[in-house]
Amino acid sequence: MQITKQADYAVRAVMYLSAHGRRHRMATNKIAMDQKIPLSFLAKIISQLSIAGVVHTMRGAKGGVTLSRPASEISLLDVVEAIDGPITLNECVLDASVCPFGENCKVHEVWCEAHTDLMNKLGATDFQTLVSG
Amino acid sequence: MQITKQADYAVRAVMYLSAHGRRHRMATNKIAMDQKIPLSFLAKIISQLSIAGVVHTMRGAKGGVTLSRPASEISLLDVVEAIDGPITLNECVLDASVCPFGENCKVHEVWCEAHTDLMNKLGATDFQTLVSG
DNA sequence: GAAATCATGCAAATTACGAAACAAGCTGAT
DNA sequence: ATCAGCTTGTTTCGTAATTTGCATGATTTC
Repeated sequence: MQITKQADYAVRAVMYLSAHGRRHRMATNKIAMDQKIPLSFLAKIISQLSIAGVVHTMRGAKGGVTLSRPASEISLLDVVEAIDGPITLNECVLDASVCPFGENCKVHEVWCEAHTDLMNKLGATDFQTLVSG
Repeated sequence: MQITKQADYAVRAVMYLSAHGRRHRMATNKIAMDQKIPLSFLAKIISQLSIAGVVHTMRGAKGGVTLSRPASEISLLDVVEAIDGPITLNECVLDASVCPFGENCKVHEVWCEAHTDLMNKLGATDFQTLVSG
């Protein structure tokens, strides 16, 4: 019942980018050094964030990573789900058919409610607020 | 970011016990059959619940499993934490020292808040309500 | 001692984590 | 243009931890 370290790293990387302004290109190894993230691991994470459309990467000399939209429009949920996939407290939240009891299950409701609360919380937290507030 | 299947099984097992009354001794294999849980896996889960003080087990013929207190005094949180250990959305929630940035981290606050919300939600849900409501 | 039942140790499968090697793309100097 | 050097993207691999499940052992009642 935890987010993975990858997701934690991703959050920190996006925080770092947010703190340095949207237009500023940052090299991955700089982020890695500053945030104490294994470089080769971060490369993979950045790549996933890029696929998810959270950051924009440019290869080559003078290349680097930038946010693909303003920090105020990127939520914690965006970043975590880009890396870990959909957040689900229990399997049945996303797909009730995996449970032999399906919807006829009182606990199912509780999981769904807690899930919604958590999504709302993370979805409401944007990186602009995180770095400035 | 999910509870384990063990925890899910544990919840279902406690639900079953709650539905059948506190004094009624149930054999593990009956629970396993009814709730579609691998028998030998359930045995280990029951054992952990016993150590955590949620259920009381008795060996031997005519042995079985009973709730160790009324269903109304057992929360979802009790059962999940008995199996999966403390719920933590991120490592730093329980131990800020694992993070090189410690408390000076805006995200830390968010994790802690979300964590508290989740704990409250699960802690407020008791099994009496689950089986009767 | 036999049957029923929980307890515990062992093995397979999955996932997380990190490292390394290689490929590809951009820039700027020559 | 071409080449050299910098930077990300992709793939592969190995290790370690966790999860899941099974088989066997230990304990109690009759």
